[in-house]
Amino acid sequence: MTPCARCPIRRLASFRDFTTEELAFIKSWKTGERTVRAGECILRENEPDDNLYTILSGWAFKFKSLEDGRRQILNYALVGDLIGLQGSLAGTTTHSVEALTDVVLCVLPRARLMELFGLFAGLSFDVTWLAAREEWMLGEYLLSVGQRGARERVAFILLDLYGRARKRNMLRDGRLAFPVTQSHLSDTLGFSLVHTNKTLQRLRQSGAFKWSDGFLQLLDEEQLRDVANWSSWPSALERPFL
Amino acid sequence: MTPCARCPIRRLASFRDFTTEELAFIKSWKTGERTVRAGECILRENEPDDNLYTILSGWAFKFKSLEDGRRQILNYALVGDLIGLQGSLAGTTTHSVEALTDVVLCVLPRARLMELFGLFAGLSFDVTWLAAREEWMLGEYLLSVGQRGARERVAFILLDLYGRARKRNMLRDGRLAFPVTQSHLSDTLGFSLVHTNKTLQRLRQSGAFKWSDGFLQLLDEEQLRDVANWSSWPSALERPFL
DNA sequence: CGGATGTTTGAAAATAGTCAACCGAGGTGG
DNA sequence: CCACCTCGGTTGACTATTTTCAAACATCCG
Repeated sequence: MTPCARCPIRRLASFRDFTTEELAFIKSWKTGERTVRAGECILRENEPDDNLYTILSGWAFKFKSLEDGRRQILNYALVGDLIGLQGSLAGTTTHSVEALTDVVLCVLPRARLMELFGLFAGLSFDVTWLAAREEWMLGEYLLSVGQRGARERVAFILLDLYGRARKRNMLRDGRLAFPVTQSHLSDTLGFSLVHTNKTLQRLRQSGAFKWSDGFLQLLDEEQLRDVANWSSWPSALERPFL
Repeated sequence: MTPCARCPIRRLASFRDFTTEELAFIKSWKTGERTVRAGECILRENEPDDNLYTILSGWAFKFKSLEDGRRQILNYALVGDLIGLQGSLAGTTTHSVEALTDVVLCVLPRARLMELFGLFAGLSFDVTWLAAREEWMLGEYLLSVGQRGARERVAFILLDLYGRARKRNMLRDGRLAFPVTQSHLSDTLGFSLVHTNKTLQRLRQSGAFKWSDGFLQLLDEEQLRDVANWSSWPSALERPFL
């Protein structure tokens, strides 16, 4: 188990570090690590869970389902993202989370969340910040799905995921190990699989990106931003995590 | 100006009340009230604002725009809902908010938000709760826009707004004064105005609801829930507000 | 009596979904 | 070793949904 003092997330430039006291609290809060295999659920909608999780490594995605099997992917979660806050507050889990690759999670029992609020104003603020950020991202996705056309949406999601991965140092020579399938993309964008595929093909031919063998590389982000009508996330200096 | 001690929101059964100390803080926090005319903006995307607002009366809606004018309504805000938290945390406003009717707002300068986090763990928790609830609602909307068909979406939005209004005691004989236009609905659901209208017509003929002269009445919520594939919000006992 | 809004409708055009098939890369078991 | 799966990706033809365009209509208001 990774000791908090040497938590890999703390080393990433885009994440804010803890004070000594905060680090001590987090350290005492963490009860262990949990590993989830690719394809398994980390959290299931409507099933209570007593923990919060921070992703230490791997990819996951949050989604909601309709009874008949249709599902909407709400967002993807990468290293440093917090999972399960929703459930800790709403009392019940409002969406599922599935591992896209093998995932290692830092386990934080939610019972002590209230304690954190009593002791550390800064960290409490961070938790709220994370919730607000999630809301923000959902808003961007909703804007996409509600208003953008097919090419725009596809360009948007590629830019988003690629950009977030870059902030986490996940690129090697501009190439990103990309575990997302076209089926995932279609459930994210609200398109059928076939239509997603055809849109990807046409966009690919413009030379804006390469995607094969599970690796994604954006070759012309400028062009993609034009297509998407989207100007990337503001390069928010440092973000918190737990 | 309404004194906090007699704040109308506190009298609504579905809102949790303050402790004496909390009330005193909120009272000292509130610097006044702001009235916004129907059709005016309360907050504008990317324009900073130094306040948080709680809606004391009226309807508003949050939305994001694309450069070419398309807009996506993210959610509606009613009495007791908090506006501007996003901006207070993200540093910049990530969406606009427009008044749908004349709106009266309770003004809370965001400069003191950090102070609240230091002094009142309970209220800080509430703020986070509100952010998480907003995230939750956005998730439900995203599921709708991404996966539900036209009839389903329309049924969903009617149920949602009607249900939220009921919790706030806004119904008279089952009738709700409904300031939303079909144009708003279409920007919420991601449909063109024409298509929204036609879908409404067909749904109306099933006798599930009446909507005319700015009043909405749901006659068969059971049927609408069936159509929407949606089972309403869990009747969460008491929710916080600021 | 105009304007300005908001709603309603029909018809044509564009977009997206469904069905059906095929390809290629792993993996597994006989 | 190869037959046979499964999974993810790809494609064409056809169908359905949704948008766009255009025109009315009704109400409110100055």
